[in-house]
Amino acid sequence: MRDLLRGLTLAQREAVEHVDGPLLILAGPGSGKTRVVTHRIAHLIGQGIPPAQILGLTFTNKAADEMRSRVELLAPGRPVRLSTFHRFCARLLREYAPLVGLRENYTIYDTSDSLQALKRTIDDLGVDATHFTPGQIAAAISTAKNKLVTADQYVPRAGGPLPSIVARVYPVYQSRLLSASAVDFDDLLVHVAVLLRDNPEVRAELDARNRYVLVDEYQDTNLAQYMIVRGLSVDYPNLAVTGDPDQSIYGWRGANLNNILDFEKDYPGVRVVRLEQNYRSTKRILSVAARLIANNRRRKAKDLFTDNAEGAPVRFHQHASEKSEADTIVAGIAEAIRAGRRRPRDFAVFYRTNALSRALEFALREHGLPYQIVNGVEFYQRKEIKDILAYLLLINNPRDDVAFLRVINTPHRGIGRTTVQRLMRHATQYGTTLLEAARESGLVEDLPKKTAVTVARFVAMFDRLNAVATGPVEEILGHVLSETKYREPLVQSESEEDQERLANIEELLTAARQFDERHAGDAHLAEFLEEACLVNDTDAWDTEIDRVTLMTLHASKGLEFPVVHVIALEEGLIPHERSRNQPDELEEERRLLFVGFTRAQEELHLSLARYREFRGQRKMTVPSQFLLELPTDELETTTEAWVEPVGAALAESTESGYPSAWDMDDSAVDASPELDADRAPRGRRPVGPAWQATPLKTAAEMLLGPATAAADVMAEALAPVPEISPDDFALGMLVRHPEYGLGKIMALSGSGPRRTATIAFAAIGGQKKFILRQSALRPARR
DNA sequence: CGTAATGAAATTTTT
DNA sequence: TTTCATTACG
Repeated sequence: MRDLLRGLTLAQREAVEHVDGPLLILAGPGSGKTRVVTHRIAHLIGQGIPPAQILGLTFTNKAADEMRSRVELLAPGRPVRLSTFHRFCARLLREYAPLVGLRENYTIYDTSDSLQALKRTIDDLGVDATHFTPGQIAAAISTAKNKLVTADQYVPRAGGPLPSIVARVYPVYQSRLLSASAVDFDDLLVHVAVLLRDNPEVRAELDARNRYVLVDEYQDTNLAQYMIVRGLSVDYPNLAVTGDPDQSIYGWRGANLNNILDFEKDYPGVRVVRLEQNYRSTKRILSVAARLIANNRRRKAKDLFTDNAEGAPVRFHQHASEKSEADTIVAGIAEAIRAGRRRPRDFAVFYRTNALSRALEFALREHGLPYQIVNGVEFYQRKEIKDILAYLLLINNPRDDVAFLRVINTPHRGIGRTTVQRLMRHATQYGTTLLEAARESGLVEDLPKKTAVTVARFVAMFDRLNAVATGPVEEILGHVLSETKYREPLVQSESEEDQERLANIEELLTAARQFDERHAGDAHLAEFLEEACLVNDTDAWDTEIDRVTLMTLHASKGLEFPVVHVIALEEGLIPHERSRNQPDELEEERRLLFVGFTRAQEELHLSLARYREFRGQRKMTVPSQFLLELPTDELETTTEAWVEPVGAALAESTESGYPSAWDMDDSAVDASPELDADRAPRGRRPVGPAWQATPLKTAAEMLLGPATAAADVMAEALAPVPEISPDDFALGMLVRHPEYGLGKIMALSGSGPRRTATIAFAAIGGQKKFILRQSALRPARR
């Protein structure tokens, strides 16, 4: 007990010792929030509260797992329930499925599954959706669900044709989900919120069962989550939420900042604890971050402070191009590592959109630095995994039409589009599921005998699977693989991609085995599937790996790094052009940057490029308006000599319409200088007098500014370091890898960006596969 | 029925 | 530039 409080500040202690009644912990970045929450749980247990009455809700599995293990250290052997909102709801729904019109073996559709289902509804309804993508309609439905607007309540407000389309599609989509006994991610929350709202006795029971509820990242809750939490805290309002309005960056996913801003109104008598001391960053980093966020209106003002060192100044670099931006950053990283000051894992580079990682990847590879990008293709999203899981899903829930459609012709068994369409028509006509329709293939209209037999054969195969679908999940998976012969074409194939697939399937089998071991004896297929659907790959992101980390600003939340680079601080990127109009969205962009800044422990570097290649087009950029909000006297600015615009302004290039902060330093905005004389006058750019007035003789003539720096820029432009292309590799070639050393190419497959190689390495005495474009492999020169 | 070719669109994405 | 989805062919 005494131990629990040791080393805590007064504020932290106040939060930890709070037992009954509502509690709001406003936790600034790096304020030891997780520590406080876990200590508080341990304290509650210490006060004699049964762990079973304590429920902790997070947004990510990672956060839940981390808390779980930390609570385990503080209160060994007293497990409390810590899970994500979605998983908690999934469990609850299993228990109360009939109350919301589901079966207990219901299926959870992931985003792509629900999009499939939505597309089918759109097709079936014959809605003219030429002006909207299914994705847009899906987003609109999702938004409605996040606001707890159910299908029957949805009324198209004035405001364009999209709402009226949604009004037609949403109810049908929803009833389709229901008849397939399926839910999408949003439904998990909506169903539970509705369940609590419409069933007072159930609500009361759950309220009593979950007497102490803790919610992490409360600023990111949407209305559905808010209602769930509310429903669980009526009779026992021992609700503790932690959050930081300044770190709310998921408004676009329905998060409602008012949930935290109005918490004190919602729960009278709340105790508010502010954790404002930061243990993560230097004074300078914190002060820059604080200055930035002070520009937001919708927030709870707070005073961030730290006892940490003053630290190095925050640096701001202006680069000529995205390439030199990347090169400079990577060179700096490489140098610090070479000098032994840092390790690769000390560095992180954040950007607004994924596309911005490209130049960095190139530079990192050029320098031979190991890196990892957070956000690869998620394991459970891979085709082969989804294919095989679909069999399990269909076994678990035979009404799952999405699973059926995935499975019916995978692997190819000659059941094509038209056949499937006929089955669908039949199913709609007779109000049955697709599997039932397939079962009656002989009766399906227009279905040739031969095809009907093929379909019947599929159903027979499925029934055989179904019959043996008891026992360990790994075993079931084994049956699926042998019955479907899924692996056969892959084994035959030489392609590296297919080999990769085989490896992934093995991984799935391993995951199944581990699941079986964890649930010795009572392993349930449904639970395995739930886990598979609600798991995300970023959960597996490993901080221990010694690599430079690249990720979006969003992905950086909750993490910290000694050295942080935030790149591309340009108008249109951050703030993103899509959020330019709404003031609320602008504030969210500012928060996003704030989150990025406050990840840094020792060094923070900001940068932009004056010219950036965007979707194949070279464009002049405008510095982010957020830069103007930073304390210039605290920043250390370096400006790379850039290529000064040639000739007079060409109106077209100012089309971006952004207020140009460059204008403040006199230079006229101009067309991007093309260093390749051949290319310059082409494209959509009008060949105006400016171009004729300055004939493009040599690149040197286009360069102004300090001679030496200009020369560098020129050198860069004229003699780009030769890239290693995937096509530079040949069979039998000797190559070098920074980690594995010298190796020989044993096999090659694929082409272009997908070209992969199998390399035998002498040093490790084994073979490894690489996607060449992403690998650090280089031809070894003797 | 399956594949290759063309064309439009392209934030962020805890589950 | 890249990625997808739809369409046109074999």
